[in-house]
Amino acid sequence: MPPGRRRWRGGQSDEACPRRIHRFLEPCLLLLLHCNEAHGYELLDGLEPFGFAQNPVDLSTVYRMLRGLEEQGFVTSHWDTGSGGPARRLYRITEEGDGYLAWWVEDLRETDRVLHRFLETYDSHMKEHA
Amino acid sequence: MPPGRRRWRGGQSDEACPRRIHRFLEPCLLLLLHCNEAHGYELLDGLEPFGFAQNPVDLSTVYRMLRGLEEQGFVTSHWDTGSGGPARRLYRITEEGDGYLAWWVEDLRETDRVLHRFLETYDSHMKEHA
DNA sequence: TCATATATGTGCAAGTTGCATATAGAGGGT
DNA sequence: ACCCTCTATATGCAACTTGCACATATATGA
Repeated sequence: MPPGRRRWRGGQSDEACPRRIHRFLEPCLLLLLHCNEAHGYELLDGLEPFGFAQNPVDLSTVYRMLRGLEEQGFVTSHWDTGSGGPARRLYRITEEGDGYLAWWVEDLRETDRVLHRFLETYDSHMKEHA
Repeated sequence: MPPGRRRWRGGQSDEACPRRIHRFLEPCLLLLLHCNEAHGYELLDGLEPFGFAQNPVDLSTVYRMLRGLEEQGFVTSHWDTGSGGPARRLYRITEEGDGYLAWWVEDLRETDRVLHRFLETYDSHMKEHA
């Protein structure tokens, strides 16, 4: 029903919605790559614990974001043939990428504070107002 | 430096960034209107405690969102002349708006859970990995 | 051979938001 | 009377993000 949600769930039940956080996919990919070298198709599964299980992101978005991160120098990639199946583009995080992830984490902590401030204001307002 | 931030701060220092939350302005306006009838220009000041002080939202966005809320039936408006200065459009929240605000709060609580899950994963990963 | 799973990618459209700009009334100074 | 500023609302445009549809190609098994 709300405008910002129509194309996100098609009006299903309320579940985790990581899209509420602007470009949240980016720090998730960086964190996954900080753990291990990986390719796009594989990363889709790794995203599930971050809230993308009930609300999966489109693969095209993953690929585009990885290319963007590479353009900015936050990851590097090389082709991996010889693993069976079509060639995979394996991504690895760079030192700049580590720094960018750290910046992201600080931003998300601040976002968390903003969120808490709002929810506390709502709760206290509702408590005294009925 | 990061792509999603360029037009938000022009590369200034890191401060609260409510824009990180998609359409966050909407629940903020609804909460402010739940407290009191108000007009757009006035609401801009009320937004400050929610993180819009360091990072003010554009007035045009406020006006557009209020008109959108009215179209959906979540607020109503009437003109107020006779308060000195140009006419003001006074907004009031409806019962449907109350319900929509409640929906928003649940969505933001879930967003908060998603955020915590990410930050905890990051922290525990960093603790053992360095 | 054909279907399927794996893997990457492009084109397009919808939605959000900042910036620039337009309009207008009220009040004060010269 | 003229101009300037503050208040107040609104529109047009461009940038950016993201989902959906679609295209392409390789390996595997029926």
